[in-house]
Amino acid sequence: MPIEIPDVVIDRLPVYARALASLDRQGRDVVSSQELGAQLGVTPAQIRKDLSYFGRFGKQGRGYNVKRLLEELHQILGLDRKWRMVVVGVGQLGHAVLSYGGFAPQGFDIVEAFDADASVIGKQIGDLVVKPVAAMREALAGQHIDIGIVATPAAAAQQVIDALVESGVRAILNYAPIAAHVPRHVRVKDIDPVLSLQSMTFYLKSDLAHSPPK
Amino acid sequence: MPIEIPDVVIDRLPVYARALASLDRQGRDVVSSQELGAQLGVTPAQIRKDLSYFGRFGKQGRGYNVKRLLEELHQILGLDRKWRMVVVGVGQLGHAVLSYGGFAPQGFDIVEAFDADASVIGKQIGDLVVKPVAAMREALAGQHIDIGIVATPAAAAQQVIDALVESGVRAILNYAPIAAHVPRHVRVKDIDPVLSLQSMTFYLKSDLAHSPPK
DNA sequence: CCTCGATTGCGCAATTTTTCGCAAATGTAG
DNA sequence: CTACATTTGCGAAAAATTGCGCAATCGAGG
Repeated sequence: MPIEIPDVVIDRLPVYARALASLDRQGRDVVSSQELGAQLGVTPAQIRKDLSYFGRFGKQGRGYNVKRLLEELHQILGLDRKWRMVVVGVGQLGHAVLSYGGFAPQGFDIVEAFDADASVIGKQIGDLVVKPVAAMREALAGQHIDIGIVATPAAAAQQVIDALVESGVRAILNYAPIAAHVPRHVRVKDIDPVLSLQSMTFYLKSDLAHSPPK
Repeated sequence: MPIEIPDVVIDRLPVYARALASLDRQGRDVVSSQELGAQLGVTPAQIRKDLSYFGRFGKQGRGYNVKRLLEELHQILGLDRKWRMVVVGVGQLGHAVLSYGGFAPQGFDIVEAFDADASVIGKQIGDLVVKPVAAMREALAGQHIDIGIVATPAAAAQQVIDALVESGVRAILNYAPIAAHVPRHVRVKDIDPVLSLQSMTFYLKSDLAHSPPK
């Protein structure tokens, strides 16, 4: 009965939400799928179809009320509450993740940090103290953690992911360059700039060099 | 005549290449689409179909020669040569990008870094000195840059991207939370952990809390 | 109250992507 | 040399996703 909503649709909703938030800050009250689409580089039809999975939010002849739609999307995506995350791996990358200011304002709170290396264990970063990854199970036993961020070397990543899953984490943001194995009830999103670069080079390579933009 | 190759296929090739590189390091000589698929979580049929866009690399009854296929993929993707990149924006994030050790070994060299902030201009990072973004056009005028990495605040990003494009860059790795506007001959890949998190929460939200893994 | 330009929601068609199924080929073992 | 267990490559079917077309609706302006 509750028709299946495609993953691709879910992936686009946060993009819409971000654009709407920006419009809202600019004081815009309404926006059409046409205009939103032009701004985001997607077709108006796609936006309307995507939204139609969840309800009827627009008004014919007018478009969408920015505040209203933004709120709906937040609710749909579960962005109307806080999410608790832990970071595993506090090297260069993990450090950057921990100091990144973009998570907290969106309701994503990092509440623990773990590492295997004695030289960073005990170190204070922001208001967290890095704990030994060996003691992760115990440290997480009492609390509810929604999301695990994996920023370890590739060799350690699968092991860490297994431990996170056993600790009840149901979503993983994986910065390690591996294809993670997880049970079906766990979501994984990979962040891998190298893969992104490596697919773009395919197109660069085949472009005839230096052709001036038309 | 040269049938169009879907973007999704190109996006998967680097994943295959990485898995093959790993198998090669482990000393494996051949691998079947079955095994490779199991390792990566994709169907064997998909791997075979993807590869079939580019040629016939396997042997019936045996599978694929690991070294051979890896080399072919490198050639297809243009990974058999160096790519020159610049970083714009040397804040927390840009700094992490500059110090990240994962680009160079794959042939992605960062050859310039720019920022708008006087407090970082002139600073030395690795063997680069941060130059003023205002002088980017001149600095890039002589050289050929393949890829621009944008790690500026959102407000500056589009402007920076325009400048990169005018300087001849044909691919952009965009860390800024905006939907970039570029001419059709320019490729963009976005890296945005917040969007990834925001789509995962949709599934977390609707999961009934604490259901034990089956 | 009527007309008009704009815009949604949605059924349906078109397109894209994935999966299936199997003939042909390969290597091994007897 | 034959039988057999594998596994590829690829055409064709199936599934997923996107885009089209248009009736219904809305608000503005007479």
